[in-house]
Amino acid sequence: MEKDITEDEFIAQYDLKKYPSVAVTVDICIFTIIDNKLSLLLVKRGGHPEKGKWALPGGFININESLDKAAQRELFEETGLTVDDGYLEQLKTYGNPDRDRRGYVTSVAYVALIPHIDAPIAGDDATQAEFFPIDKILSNTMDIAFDHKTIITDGLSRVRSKIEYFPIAHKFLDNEKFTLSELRNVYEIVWGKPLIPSNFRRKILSVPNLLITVGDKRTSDISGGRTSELFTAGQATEIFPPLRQPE
Amino acid sequence: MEKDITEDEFIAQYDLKKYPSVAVTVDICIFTIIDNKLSLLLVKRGGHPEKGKWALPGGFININESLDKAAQRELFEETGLTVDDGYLEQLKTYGNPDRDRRGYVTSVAYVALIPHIDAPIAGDDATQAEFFPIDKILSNTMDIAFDHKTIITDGLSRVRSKIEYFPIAHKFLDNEKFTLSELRNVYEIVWGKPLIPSNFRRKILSVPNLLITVGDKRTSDISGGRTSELFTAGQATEIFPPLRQPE
DNA sequence: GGAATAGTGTCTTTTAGACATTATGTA
DNA sequence: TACATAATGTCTAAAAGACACTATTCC
Repeated sequence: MEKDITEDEFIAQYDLKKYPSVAVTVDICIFTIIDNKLSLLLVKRGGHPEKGKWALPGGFININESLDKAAQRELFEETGLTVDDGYLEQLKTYGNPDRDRRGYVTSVAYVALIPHIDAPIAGDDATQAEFFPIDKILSNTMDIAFDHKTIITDGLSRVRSKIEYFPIAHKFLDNEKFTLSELRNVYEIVWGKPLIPSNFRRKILSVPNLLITVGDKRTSDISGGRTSELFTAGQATEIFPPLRQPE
Repeated sequence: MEKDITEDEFIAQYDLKKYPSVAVTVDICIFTIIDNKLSLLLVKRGGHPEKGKWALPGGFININESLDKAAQRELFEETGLTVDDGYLEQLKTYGNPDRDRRGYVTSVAYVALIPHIDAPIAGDDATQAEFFPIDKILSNTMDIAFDHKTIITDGLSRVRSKIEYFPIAHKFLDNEKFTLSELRNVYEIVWGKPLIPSNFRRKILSVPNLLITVGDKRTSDISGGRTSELFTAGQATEIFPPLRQPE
C-alpha cells in the first residue's frame, strides 16, 4: 500500500485502469418547432449496432473535453448552431451494462431548444438526419435505437416543465424580436393546450424584466390580424410565480 | 470498414476501447436532519488524491451494475439503509478532464434523504464518516475534496425545490407515523424559514391523498404542547399546486 | 392553573381563469 | 368594409398570507 508518499508520487504511479472503465457518450434531444409541431432531431444509424434505427444525435466524448463541451460540439456538428443560438442543458445520465451491445456505454443526455434551421447535418455514423414531430416519435410507428425512447420521454417532460419557470421558450423563435402571440404559440405547442391570450399577456408582462419592449411593431408570424408590439428577452432569469400548464 | 455483416458478427469483432474510456464514480449527497439542522454525510479521504479532505461518499461503479444500483449500493454501504428507507434520485453528472488528477473521472451524483441513523460507516478509502451541518460545509471552513462543494450546492438546491412538488419530506422522519408539526419542522429546516402552522396544515391537508389519518395520537417530537393526530404518507405522487418557499 | 402546541375559523391579498369590449391593422 | 388579432378591462374563483380564537395536553 501507499505509505507517506506525496500526492505527486501517488499520481505518477497510479493506474486508473484498475477500475472498470466505460465509454461515455453524449446524446442530445434537439427540440425545435416545425409547422407548428414540436419536433425532435433524429439520425438514422448507418452502422452497427442498431443499424437502420433512428437514434438521438450524439457520440463519444473526446478525452480532452468536458461533458458540456462535448454536448456543445455535437449540437454544432448536427445543426451548425452554437449554444448561444439556443438553449442547452444536461438532462440525465443513463447507464447500465445492457443498454448497448458493444459494452458498458453510459449516455449523458442533454436537452436543446433551437430555432428553425434549414437542414440538419448527418454525422459520421448516420446516413440521414431529420426532424420528426414528437407525436410521431412517441407513437410506436418508428424504430428507435437503444433506450433512446426513454430519454426522449424524459427530455420532453423536462422541456414542458422547464418553460414554466425559466425564460427559454423564446429560444424556439427565429427572431430576437418577437410578439406575444408568437411566444404564446410556443407554449401552446409545447404543452399541446390552448391559452387565453389576454391572461397570457397579463402574466408574462407582470414578471419584472422578463420581456423588454423594443418599440417596434409588425404583424405576428402566426396571425392575420393587426400589428403588435415586439419584445426581446430581458435579464430575468426565472419566471416567478411560474406559468402553469392548463388543466 | 464493415460491409453487410450481421450485428452479431459486428459485436464479435468490436473493440469499444478504440473510444476514450473513462472511470465512472457515483457520489451521493446524503442529507438528514440532526439537532434540527440539515446535515450531510462526508467522509475523510484516507488515501491520495485529496488525502485528508472531506468528500462525498461514493466510489467507482462495478462493471455489472447500473448507475442506480451503484448508488443504492453506496447508500447501503455508508448507512446500512436501503433505498426504501429513504429517498434516492440522480442529481447530475460532472465530467471534465481536470476534476480528478488520476485521469478522466466522471461523477454521477445522487441525492438521498434519510432519517436519523446512529452511526455512519466509513468505507474503504475513508478514515472517518461524519454528518456535518450544511451551513458549516458551505462556510469555507472545511476542506472539501475535488469539485464536491459544487455538487453539494447543486444537491441542496435540488432538495429545497424537490420537496415543493413531491411528497418526500417525510423521508427525513424517523417514524412512519408523524405529526403535522414534525413534517412542518422538516420544511422549516430545509428551507431555513418559519412557516405559519395553520396555513401549512390547510395546504397539506387540501392535497388529495397526500396524508392519511392513522387514527392515533401522540405528542410531537419537537413540541411540549398537547397531543396531535398522526399521519402517514398517502398514495399521492405529487403536491399540486406545490408548496412554496416563503419570500 | 399556566404554558405551549393543536386545531378551527376568518379576513385580506394575490394570482389566475373566463370573457366582454375596444382598438388597429390586413385583405 | 369585413375580419382577425391586439390590447385593455372586468368579474369571479382559487389559493395563500396573516392572525385571532378555541381546544387539549403536559408540567
